[in-house]
Amino acid sequence: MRLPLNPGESIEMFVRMLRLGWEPDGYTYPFVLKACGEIRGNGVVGFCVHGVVVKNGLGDCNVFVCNALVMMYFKSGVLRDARKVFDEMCERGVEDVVSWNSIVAAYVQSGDVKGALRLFERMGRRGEFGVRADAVSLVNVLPACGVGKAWRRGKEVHGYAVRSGLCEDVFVGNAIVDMYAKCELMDEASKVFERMKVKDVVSWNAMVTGYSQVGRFEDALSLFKRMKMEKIDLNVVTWSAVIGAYAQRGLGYEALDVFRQMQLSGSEPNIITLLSLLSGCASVGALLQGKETHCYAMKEILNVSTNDPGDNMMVINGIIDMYAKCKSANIARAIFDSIPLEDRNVVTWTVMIGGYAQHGEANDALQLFSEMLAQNRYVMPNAFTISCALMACARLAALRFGRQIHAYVIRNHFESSTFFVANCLIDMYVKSGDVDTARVIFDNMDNKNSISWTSLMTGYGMHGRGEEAIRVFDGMRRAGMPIDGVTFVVVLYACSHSGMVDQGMNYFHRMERDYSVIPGVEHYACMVDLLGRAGRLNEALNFIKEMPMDPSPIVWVALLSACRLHTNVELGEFAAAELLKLEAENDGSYTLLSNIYANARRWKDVARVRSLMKYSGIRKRPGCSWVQGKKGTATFFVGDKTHPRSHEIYDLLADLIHRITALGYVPDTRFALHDVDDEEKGGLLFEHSEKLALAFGILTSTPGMPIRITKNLRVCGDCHTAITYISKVIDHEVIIRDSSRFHHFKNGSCSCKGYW
DNA sequence: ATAGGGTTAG
Repeated sequence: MRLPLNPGESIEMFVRMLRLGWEPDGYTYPFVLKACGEIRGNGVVGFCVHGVVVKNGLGDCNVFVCNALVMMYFKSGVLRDARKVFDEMCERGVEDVVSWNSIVAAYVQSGDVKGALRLFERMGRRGEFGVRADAVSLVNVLPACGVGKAWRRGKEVHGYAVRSGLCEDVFVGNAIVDMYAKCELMDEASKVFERMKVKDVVSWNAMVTGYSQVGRFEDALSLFKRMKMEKIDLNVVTWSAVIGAYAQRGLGYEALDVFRQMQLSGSEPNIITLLSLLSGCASVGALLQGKETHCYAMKEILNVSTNDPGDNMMVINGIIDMYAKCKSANIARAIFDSIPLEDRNVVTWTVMIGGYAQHGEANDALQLFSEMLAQNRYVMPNAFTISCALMACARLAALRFGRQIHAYVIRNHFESSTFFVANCLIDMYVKSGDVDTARVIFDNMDNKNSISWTSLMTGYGMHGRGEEAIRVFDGMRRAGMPIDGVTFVVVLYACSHSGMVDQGMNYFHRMERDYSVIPGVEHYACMVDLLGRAGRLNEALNFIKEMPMDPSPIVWVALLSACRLHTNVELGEFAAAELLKLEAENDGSYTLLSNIYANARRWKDVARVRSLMKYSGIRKRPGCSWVQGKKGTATFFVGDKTHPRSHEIYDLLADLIHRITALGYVPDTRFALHDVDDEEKGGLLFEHSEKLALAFGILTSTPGMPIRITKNLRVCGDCHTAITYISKVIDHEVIIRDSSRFHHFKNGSCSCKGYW
């Protein structure tokens, strides 16, 4: 009799057999149990068959039947019952290598790596009873060593494979290579790989992906080249891995080029290829190629109805992420909105929130995050989501919201899950003007990485607490943290904003000598800024002349703003001209130049810059300041009268100006003319956005509490003077974050001490 | 029986 292939029919026939009174034997049961395992999740039928087996007394003596039972329970996801049957066999000492392999595979696949390894060890001790691991055992257990990074056990298995000669088997060899690769022991993996007499495409792929995952991209790519030279049949895994390697390095165009080669070779891309490709496009902002991939993906998704819905969602998430990273948040949002609420998973929400947070739509990010919390039926935020939301808070200096998220983090025990959340919290508190709380979080972290240290150091730098920044740097070195180019940007920035010129110079000279970090253009820009802020403009210029590379726009901007601070018209004109040559001028550099002229009272030149801007179609970004109130954020532009409490605000401001004038404040009219596109409004000094925000802050906050204001541009010079005076007559510390740094105004002085 | 994938920080 030939059994039907369809598992359903198989079971049906078995039932008919029982009804007709036939007694199944030791050959029948394995067939029907296999069928039960194949019908996923149908443990019930399998359980009934188990009952029949027990009734007929076969469960005690027939190893084939028992093995089939173990397999059936394992495939039906009932690990506990599989283990029970297996243990009964062991007690009677009837189990064979297939029984062991089945139970180990069951543990590996259910994710219990440690349990699997324990079982495998016990299997080794059964050797004297004639149970010897075969190729299948090794291929079962090796991935468990890889996943659990249990490389000692992996080495033992490798040794056994060599002694038993099983390593000649290409499957075993591949599994060993992959085990070492997963344990990040690529040199071991390479040794095994090179010694393999028979290699297949899987062996090569395991090596390529291994190198790629430990960041050895050059090695991954040279293997890929060797594959092509040795005419190995590249499959979709190879191509996807190479595309992924390029994408991970941020080389999206190279990834796209490999994709083109793949298409020429006739290999059909699959879902993983698409995901790798999308992340490549996202990393370089290649919108056009991203759209192409989007079209291709839609075709795939529509054609293949058998796709796993989870896989499809991954592709859609990749597409949303790609659009968001290619600065097309609107398209991303349209796709996001088209996904039914119940289908969106946590990544769908996170890529959209993160997309907004990274591209200047931080308000939308927080709005969406709130919506996500409000629908708590389908998904909850994870550490990724929280990090993205905190990034948005940091951009907006949204301290209130940030604190709420901090509370959420504590309630839901996110703080210990990864570095990311805690590091983002540090950054959020720093950028919202509360370094001291950032410090508390830092101190409470069980593990810190270099980003934790640099984030805190950036914080002290931004707040003009240079000495403390340097102490953090010293601590970072003592903790053995890697010191890289970014670390030094932060160190130099901190020196520059605290006027620590000599120390900054010293660090600059030591970075290559003592830390082998070669100064890049960004470090030269920091030095120009450091010297410039301190008024040593000629030294700054010499620094630029002696740079080993061409100065980039940031270098000239640093010089230009130093010229504004110290009113050096000639050098300022020079810097502006250099920016113009690089075609890197923007509204900021025009404003700086116009301010330089205004400082020197050269009004004609001010007018000239203004008409130049009009001519080239560059408009000054309107200055804008905001304060967080209990009822949300209040935003002010110059001369803004749209706020419902506008009258009170202007009255209070007039009163304050009156009072500080008595203390010696003289309005600095040079700044009145700076707002190039607000000339018709008269540019009345006391209508500047930061002053309006301050007045609103005073009106709405409890006496004694600090008032925190954020401005999109640099704070205006007259406002800086006025607020310094105002801090004498009010009962609040005033903390302003502008585009350059923090200013803490208290009792008639500002923490920036002129370095801004 | 072995290989590949999407979201986060300075």
